[in-house]
Amino acid sequence: MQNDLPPLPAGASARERILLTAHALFYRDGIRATGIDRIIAQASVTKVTLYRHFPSKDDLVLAFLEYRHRQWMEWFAAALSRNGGDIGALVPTLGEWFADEGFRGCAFINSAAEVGASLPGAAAICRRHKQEMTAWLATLLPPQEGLDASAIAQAVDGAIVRAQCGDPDLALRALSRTVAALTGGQAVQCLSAGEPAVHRPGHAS
Amino acid sequence: MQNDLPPLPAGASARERILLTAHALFYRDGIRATGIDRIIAQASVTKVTLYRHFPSKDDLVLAFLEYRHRQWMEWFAAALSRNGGDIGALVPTLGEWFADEGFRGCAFINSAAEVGASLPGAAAICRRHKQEMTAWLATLLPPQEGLDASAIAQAVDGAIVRAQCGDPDLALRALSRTVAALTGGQAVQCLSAGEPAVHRPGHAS
DNA sequence: TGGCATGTAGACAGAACTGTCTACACATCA
DNA sequence: TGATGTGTAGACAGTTCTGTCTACATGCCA
Repeated sequence: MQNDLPPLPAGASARERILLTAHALFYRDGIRATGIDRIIAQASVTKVTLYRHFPSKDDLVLAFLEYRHRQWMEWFAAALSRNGGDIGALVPTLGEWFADEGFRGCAFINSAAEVGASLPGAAAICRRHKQEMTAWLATLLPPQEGLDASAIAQAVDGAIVRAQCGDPDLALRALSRTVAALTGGQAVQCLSAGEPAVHRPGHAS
Repeated sequence: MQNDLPPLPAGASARERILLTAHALFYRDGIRATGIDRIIAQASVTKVTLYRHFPSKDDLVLAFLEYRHRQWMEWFAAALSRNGGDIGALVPTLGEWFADEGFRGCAFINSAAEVGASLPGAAAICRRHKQEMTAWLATLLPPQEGLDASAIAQAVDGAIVRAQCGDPDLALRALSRTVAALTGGQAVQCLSAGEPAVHRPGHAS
């Protein structure tokens, strides 16, 4: 397991340091693979402090998912807007994410797979995240044309898992064709995976 | 963690009992959440026997993934054929799977999320599985029409994760619309989630 | 001044984990 | 007859895990 993490912001409170560190490690290495001891060492905090803020590891996991949800949605909305603000922005936006060296797939899909059965709260947050992501995609579509945000959002999830365990470029191209077919438009031009990403969801901001 | 598993076939060798039990527990509860001790207890085998067949847990994990791949592909091919053998068979086939009470998503996506980073062999098997699944879907499409098996396969992955952490029926309906858009056909009729499944990928056999 | 929240340091309990060890039993096959 | 493969039983080592414990320090605010 590697150890180099992005530096914590100076002046952050103990609680913030814990949450940021948990986010980085849970997302990168997985929840069960990350022990409390590693979190407190990376966050420069003692065990008592951690357990005073988060009474159990499960509580910390749920706080991590809530934090990740807010942070990812903010990044997603900003990146879509930066890329044009319509449905054509979707593929370039995901291209930025997939090209990030810290990309490890969707934190919610991963968490649902890892602890969804034993931590029902995690599965609930995952569902809510997917609903809100779908709702946000719906705002990109021209109104009253009966276009299908659910189908597009589901195709996005497919692209995320294929980018995670297959080839990100192939995933983007397939997504582009699917979005075109669902919206009746042309296949969206694909940015290559080397595009600079101004703001990345893999890191705290 | 519940304990009731489908019974092991009478007369199975120790190796088969280990592999079948590991498959059931790894898929249901996750890889890291399943200890060797629980596997040997469920398989009615001693620890020495397990470690003689599989020198480490990682070896057992890879054997589980190989076994799962063969078993799932066999089930998938048979179910598609039983449902008509063309692209219209896709949604009813997945509907059978999603309706199975043991459905817990795609074992390969889940494993890639859980141990893909620390066990490169697992990520490789996951990639191969997705390639073979895509190739099989290609055989359902009429030849020389430029239809897009990759995009359909990716949409299937999206439907699997949405069925896992969302609503299986919504996932099937969205997939149906996506397949229709990609193939230029009508949206495929959805079977409800209560259809009897003759042969299920969640169980050995 | 006193109470409280927040922080530090580090030992400890108790469980679960992977993997190794000795010692023995039985069937098959050369 | 003897080697080999496959199985059993259960103790054990060594690590890692979550979570608790005592004892102390500091800053803020009433």
